[in-house]
Amino acid sequence: MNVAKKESKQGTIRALSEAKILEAAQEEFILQGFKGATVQSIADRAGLPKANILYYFKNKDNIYHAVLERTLDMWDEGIGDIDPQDDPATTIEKFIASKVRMSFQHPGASKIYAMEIIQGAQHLKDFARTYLRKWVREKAALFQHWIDNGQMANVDPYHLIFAIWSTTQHYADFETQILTVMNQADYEEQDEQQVIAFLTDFVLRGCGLK
Amino acid sequence: MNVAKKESKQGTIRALSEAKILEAAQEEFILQGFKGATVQSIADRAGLPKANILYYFKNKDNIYHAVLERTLDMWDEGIGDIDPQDDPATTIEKFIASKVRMSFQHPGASKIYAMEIIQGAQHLKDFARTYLRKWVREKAALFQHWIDNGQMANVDPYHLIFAIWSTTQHYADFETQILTVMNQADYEEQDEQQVIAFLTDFVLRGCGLK
DNA sequence: AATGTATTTTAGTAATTGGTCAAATATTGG
DNA sequence: CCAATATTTGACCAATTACTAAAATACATT
Repeated sequence: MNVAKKESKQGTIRALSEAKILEAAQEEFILQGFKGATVQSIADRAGLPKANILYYFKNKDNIYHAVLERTLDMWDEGIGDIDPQDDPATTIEKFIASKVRMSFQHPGASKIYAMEIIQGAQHLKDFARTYLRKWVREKAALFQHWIDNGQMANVDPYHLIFAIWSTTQHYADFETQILTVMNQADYEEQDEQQVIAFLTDFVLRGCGLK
Repeated sequence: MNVAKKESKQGTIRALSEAKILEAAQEEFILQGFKGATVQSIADRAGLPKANILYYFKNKDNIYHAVLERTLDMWDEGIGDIDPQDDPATTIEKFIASKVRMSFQHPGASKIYAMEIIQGAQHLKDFARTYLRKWVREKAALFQHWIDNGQMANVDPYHLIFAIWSTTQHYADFETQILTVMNQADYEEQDEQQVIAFLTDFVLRGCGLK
């Protein structure tokens, strides 16, 4: 009774409940969409009474915003910062590995993000207009520098970034389809490594780096 | 009064109304999700009274199924049949061009499809298990044949297909993000051609065909 | 024109659901 | 232990919404 729980300070119950709720909510939002996910269904999945959900998050909108925030945090972590010392090949390798890992470890975050964008980025307009646009511009400039330097093929940096994003995220977002087509129930340990190997190889060759 | 309308036979009004409804419904389903799209919102967008919508489609489920059906028809058309006479490069070129064209001409269909898959393919299970799986198996065998023949690099055919799907569909599904990042209001005529050029180049090189 | 069919439209109804309230119960700190 | 605070819970309500009923109107064919 004193071994299991660590931080017995204030806020532990809250933290645990909020985590359970957000996990359940994310799954419900993915499966049923924002409107389709009911507070009751989130409560059921979290194993808590409905009123309890509303106690921690004032309303459904707040739950969704919290889920989105988690998602953006992951996007941020998963992006893996670029080391200016690295050469093009190493940069791309790290970039792909980081993104693929994210897709396999946190497919839910990628799915929420994808749905948001498909539906018109209604809650991500700011994120895209500021953060994302800047990120891409910087990375594109880096690639362009390498191209001008003759260190890689003349590949449009913007479309290159889009290609890496789409191919890597695809394994999270289209998980269901991929598993069905490959006639598998779940991803295996080796799948993640195999995808990293394939994409790295494929993209590097596409950039004239192999 | 006799010039505008062509087929003045039975079913014209029905056909026109159904088309308007499906167009409106697709947009609403994309923007709001299945549960979030209300019959009223579909009616408003279609410019028809609500009860009229229910007159042509008995219920909301039927509307959605009809939208999905249209989507699968497009998937089918857009895939562009493969000519066994073609060599690997030509096959991939045609494949990419066909898919990109679809993404730019009918982004809505791609978005509906993507949302369905992300949400667990609840209405597309059969399509994926039968049609899609078979399609991929056949095409993968073809690529494998070329690989064994030394006509292209040893690239896993399944992942190659996934890569082509993801990169091409990305321009439809993530339209909003791409436009925001590129700081554009809409796709321009040239964008479609540029994407085809980029992806063809990129993928062919990735397959050791350039 | 007359008749049968297709379409339009208004006014409802039953079910679902987000959110509130206030009363129990548990937990914490002094 | 006690008081203050945090959490849990069931009952309830107002708003939304899918769907129906049925009457009015347009349309086509003879």
